[in-house]
Amino acid sequence: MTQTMSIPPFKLNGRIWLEIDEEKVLGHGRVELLERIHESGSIRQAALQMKMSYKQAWDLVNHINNGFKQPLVISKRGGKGGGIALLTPFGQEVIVEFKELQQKFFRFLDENGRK
Amino acid sequence: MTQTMSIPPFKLNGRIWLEIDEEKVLGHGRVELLERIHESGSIRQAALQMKMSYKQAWDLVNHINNGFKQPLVISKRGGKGGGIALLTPFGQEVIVEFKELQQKFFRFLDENGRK
DNA sequence: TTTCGTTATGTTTTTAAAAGTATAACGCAA
DNA sequence: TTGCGTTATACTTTTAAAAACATAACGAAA
Repeated sequence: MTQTMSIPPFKLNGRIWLEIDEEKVLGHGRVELLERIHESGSIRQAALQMKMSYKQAWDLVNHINNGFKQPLVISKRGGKGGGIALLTPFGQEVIVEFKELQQKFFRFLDENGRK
Repeated sequence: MTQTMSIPPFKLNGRIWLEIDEEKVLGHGRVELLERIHESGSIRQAALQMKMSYKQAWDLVNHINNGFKQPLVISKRGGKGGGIALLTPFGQEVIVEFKELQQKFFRFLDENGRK
């Protein structure tokens, strides 16, 4: 595809997200958090990996779960390892589909943008 | 196009913008500001229409002009009406092309999102 | 029945962004 | 040559977001 925008080294960039009731419930950062929770089985580990506080991560998870009214993450405290967190099947489904959308979006950016 | 994302009334939304040196220089809000400046010939009027302070509008214009290193807006003070602001041909070209991108992007959202 | 690492929350502090205030400079027109 | 409405810019205040801090609850395992 040819680039018409004339002068300097522009780069097209952007973001997409899902809304429920006009409110953002899932975007690129939150999906990454969910993925890391899925992989590590731990909110704390996911938070550390993303260099955010546990509190912030927990707040996000909480917000996501509330937003969807059906939880994407289930967590328990106590026991072996201190506690655990994991994605529900619904949660897994949602992130897969969101990432597909994201792939399409990246393709869109590549086709229309310029480095 | 069929919607696969299963459960609730999701809505896909997003934003695109232009970057120069990894920095956002033009997005949806700024383009609207430029359009209103173009129509009214006045930064102040454009700011009022968009319910922002003159200062904020001026700062944005300033930032845009600096980002592109070639001005999109030229302004003068004093004289009839107190002063004036207008888009350069380059500025006009840029907003036209950005709005074309935006149209494509809206089409993308419509094709992939769900109300 | 104590230790441990995590989940779960509330509270406070810090930081950054936005909004507001103030004022100078300008040049046409009366 | 004064008044007017706007551009231009600095400075202060307010607001909102993020970070930091503190602490309780939990349950497996030792």
